[in-house]
Amino acid sequence: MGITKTEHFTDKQNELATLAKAIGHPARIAIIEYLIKVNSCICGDIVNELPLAQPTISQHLKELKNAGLIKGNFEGNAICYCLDEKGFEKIKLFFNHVDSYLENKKNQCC
Amino acid sequence: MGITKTEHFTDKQNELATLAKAIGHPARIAIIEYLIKVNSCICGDIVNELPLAQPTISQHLKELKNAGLIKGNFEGNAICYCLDEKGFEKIKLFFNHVDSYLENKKNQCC
DNA sequence: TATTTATATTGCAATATTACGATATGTTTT
DNA sequence: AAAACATATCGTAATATTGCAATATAAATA
Repeated sequence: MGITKTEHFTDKQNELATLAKAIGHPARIAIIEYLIKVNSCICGDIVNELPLAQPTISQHLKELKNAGLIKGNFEGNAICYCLDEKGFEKIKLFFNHVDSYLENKKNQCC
Repeated sequence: MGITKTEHFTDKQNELATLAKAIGHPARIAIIEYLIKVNSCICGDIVNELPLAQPTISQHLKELKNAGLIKGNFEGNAICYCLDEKGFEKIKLFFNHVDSYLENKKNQCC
């Protein structure tokens, strides 16, 4: 149905899914990588960098911001975007959990 | 258009997006967490654990498997599933990259 | 205040995802 | 071989996502 049964899962599971989903698009990966490279920039810079129209970039930025992966400050008439540690910190905890499991239990099954 | 312009992005960006997208659903987060808890199990166990129908679980397992996040071995007439380090290793590299950036550059902008 | 510059929003078309009933496939057991 | 068990696939309905043209909004500057 295209609709996810979020009510059947925990808040944490839903939050993690939202974060991962926000990262799950190549344009948004490219935006994150670009922000790491230039530290911070305005929306127009990303529009020039990526082969997507301005409204599309704006939409991707909105999703990254809603997920807590980037933040933006008004700077004159433009908005300066950069990474937001908060979102990445939350995902990091999940992957730390997975990694510590994988390091201890090596090829138990499969 | 619902269609992602993968051709405009690098293979690495597309692969990372595929991995993150596979994790980006609460049911698949729940499956990963359950596999960490029980180490390995068959599909039917997950069907009993989660409030989703068997075909839906089967579909989610397929996506996790295609992304390289889980693997399955035939064991009798059932299939034993467990986490696959390969997929997680690839995502880990990306997050390590992000984290080392975030640790060095604290609140440069925003 | 009119113009320019920068970004967001709206509306829409095309495609993707989610979910499940019904059914198919394959393996084990009787 | 038939029945039981385990999982995958098919078909379909409902909803979500992606992308962009057109347009709106908002700030800076002339």
